[in-house]
Amino acid sequence: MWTDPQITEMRAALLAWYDQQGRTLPWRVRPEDRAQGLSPNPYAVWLSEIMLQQTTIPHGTPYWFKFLELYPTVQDLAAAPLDDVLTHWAGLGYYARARNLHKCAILVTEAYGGEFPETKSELLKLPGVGDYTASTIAAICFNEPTSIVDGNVERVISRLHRVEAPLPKAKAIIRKLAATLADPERPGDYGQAVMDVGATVCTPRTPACETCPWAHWCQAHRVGDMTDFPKKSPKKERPVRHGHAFVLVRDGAVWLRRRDEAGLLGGMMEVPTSAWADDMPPLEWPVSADWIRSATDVRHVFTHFELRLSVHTAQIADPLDLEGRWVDIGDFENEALPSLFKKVLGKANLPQT
DNA sequence: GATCCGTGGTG
DNA sequence: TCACCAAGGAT
Repeated sequence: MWTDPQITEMRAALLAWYDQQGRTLPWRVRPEDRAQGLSPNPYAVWLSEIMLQQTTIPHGTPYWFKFLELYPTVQDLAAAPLDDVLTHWAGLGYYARARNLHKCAILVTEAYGGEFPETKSELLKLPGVGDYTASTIAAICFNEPTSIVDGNVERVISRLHRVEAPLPKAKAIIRKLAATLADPERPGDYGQAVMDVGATVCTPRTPACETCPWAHWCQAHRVGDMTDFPKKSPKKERPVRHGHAFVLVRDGAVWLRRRDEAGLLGGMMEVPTSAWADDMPPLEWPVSADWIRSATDVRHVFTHFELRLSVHTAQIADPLDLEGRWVDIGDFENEALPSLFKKVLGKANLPQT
């Protein structure tokens, strides 16, 4: 553990590095602007933090711009139909985030007078806001002296101290170590600085220790085994499930239906499929028609299993007595359609439009 | 604490 | 190709 003078020195080194980087992210207020009294818009920061949960910045950023344009204020987001929110979220994954986002916007609008709460403990009460997000909003927007710990910080701290315990068990230890270092004077800048170090210097595969403001204090750097940290518990293997997808085409439109609110891809639209099973389910047509199987299957990797779907297409002439609705081919961007089903439609034998 | 929950980029 | 990874949260 460090002495107080050492901690002071480490904070200064990190913040000097951060101020010099001037890394600009669209939702961020630069240190010099913050010093002028500018503070970030909590709605915009909250939106970015929810979108960036388990999501890369390049992937999430376009969605952030789109949402701010469609919904400039939390009241606008609250007033939108959930289906619209899900539609614009399509492709980002982890769709419970979108449902909680909408629920949270309504709560902030109706119970908090349209203003986000200003403390971590109050922020934690919002749906979809956990320890990381609450800490980050409180620190960045309201200067609450709280410690921010995300995956980047875990990597930096575990290397700094050569934490032997594997994740996720080591989380408690890492939190404690991180909290010791966190700067109560500039909690927002400090937190973003550690995350930036993790994202751009202390990277998982090839850390650039030459440019690291903490290399002088880093135990893993001294030993030279940086990439052995953080240690991780062995992960379970991902099972493979199988199924059949049925693309029904009629008059330039495709049959889609809505998934159940709970569980996987909850509340999103889908192409009808058979059940997904460990063994290939029997092929049972939803309607009698001339079905054509596409040459290649769809392979889609979820967090905890892999899915392989055969794709079958049929053209029909008569309306159907099934639950769902027809959606024009080429109009899929206007649907809450997860990437999995966009892949399915991409492999189906659709008529040219 | 363990499990569930997406997707796309990368080495 | 494939395993790994990404500004986590809810149950």
